[in-house]
Amino acid sequence: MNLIEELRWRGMIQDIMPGTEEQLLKEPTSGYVGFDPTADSLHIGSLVPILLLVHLQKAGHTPVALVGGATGMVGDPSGKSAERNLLDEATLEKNQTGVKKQLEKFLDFTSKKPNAAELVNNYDWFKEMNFLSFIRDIGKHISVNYMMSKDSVRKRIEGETGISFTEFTYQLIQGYDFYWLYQNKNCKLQMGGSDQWGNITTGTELIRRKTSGEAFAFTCPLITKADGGKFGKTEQGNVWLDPEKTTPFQFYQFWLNAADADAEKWIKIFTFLPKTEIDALIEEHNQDQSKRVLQKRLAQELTVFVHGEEEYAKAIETTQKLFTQQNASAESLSVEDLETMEGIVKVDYAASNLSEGKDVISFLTETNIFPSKGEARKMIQNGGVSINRKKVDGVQLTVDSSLLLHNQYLLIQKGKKNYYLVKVV
RNA sequence: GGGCAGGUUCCAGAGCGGCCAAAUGGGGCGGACUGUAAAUCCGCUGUCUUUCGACUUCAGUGGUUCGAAUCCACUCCUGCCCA
Repeated sequence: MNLIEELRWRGMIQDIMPGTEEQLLKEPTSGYVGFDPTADSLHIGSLVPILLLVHLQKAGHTPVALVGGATGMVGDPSGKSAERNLLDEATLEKNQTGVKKQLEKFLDFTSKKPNAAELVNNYDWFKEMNFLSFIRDIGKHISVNYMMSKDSVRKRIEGETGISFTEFTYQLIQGYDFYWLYQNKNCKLQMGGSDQWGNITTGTELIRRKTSGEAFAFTCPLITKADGGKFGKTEQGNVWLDPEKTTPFQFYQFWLNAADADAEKWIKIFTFLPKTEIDALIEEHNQDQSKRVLQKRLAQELTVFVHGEEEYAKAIETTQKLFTQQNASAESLSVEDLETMEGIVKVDYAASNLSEGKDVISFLTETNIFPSKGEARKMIQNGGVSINRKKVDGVQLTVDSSLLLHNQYLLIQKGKKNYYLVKVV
């Protein structure tokens, strides 16, 4: 299978410009993907574009990762129903550094190979750009009619929020990126999520009109969930690649919880496992879906890819203790078990608070496990809180030192999957 | 600059002087069932309070009224049309 054939099989190609496959077969080609520095970490939504770059590099082409220092200042209207808030420069700078650091983990920037990955920041060529030269040299080549026909723009014009000139211009900025990379880095390919198609084609159009050159592009489908929910969100919010924001355990859990209907699609997209192996896994999975063969493998591959073997092992261990041996009493967990479990929220609580006993409600709010007493009360009444794996059956419960595990710990569960370890100090 | 329509709780969207912490739907959270799924069913979804209830909220500010999300004035913001 050539690169495009493989990506097609994996379900990673949504739109593709004619001639792209031929170009990639003809010669080693540079291709780029842009990343938005809207946060100081990438989240798993960015994983697919990252993987596209990795695939590209594996096939002998040169991946270029672009951090959107300039575009981040403008705001992409694609997929947004409302105008964005602009980030200030300090935040942007911090975000760029964070994003850059993460990309370096996944792509090979250092090797002496001719196709070592490259990292660029479009702020570098935009900071010198002045408004007049931009509208003369770039704006002149693209008609407003063309820009308005883009889906992302049209929706906003037809919608009820409107669009600012700033966001309207976004596609030109991104288009110029492609043009600049084409001219300066001989970059002939752009990839991205399918929501980027409009912006990408503005780029190829600009290249064509300004240089008569030919540039190529393809996009990957946006990842969806079978239940219609937003991909990459959990109760805790976004699933980030930064272990400080989303612990490896939570990261592992996210993939493990993939629905059956999604697992088959996702394992093709998110792992590098060869077709034969994936086919075998799917077959095994279908024999007994409750074993979740696909989910486990998916979670394993990704946790190792993003966080490494060691963190994966820890995530598995915590999973075992928290879920597999769910019936084991909390008392059977050793101090070490409790202390080393990754991914559960740890809270310190002053021993003096418990000396006289404490009603559960106050206890749960004082430890910040619940933001308000009302919420804590409702959750208990719904049977959603456990202490040391025993369901709290009423709000009248008093928490005192007799409940402590190893004289020091309390294991609190909020719902089924949210664990807190309260350490009394 | 002129005219019109709007700004309601996470979102959409009702309410148009007291019965409004505000319908309904979505989302979110929890429970039952299960495979730490899906589907389904049930509960919760402003803060405080065991209950009664109290308090803060319907763009902002001021006013009318015993009483305002609802009426009036001004301000800000958005969309549409005209210039």
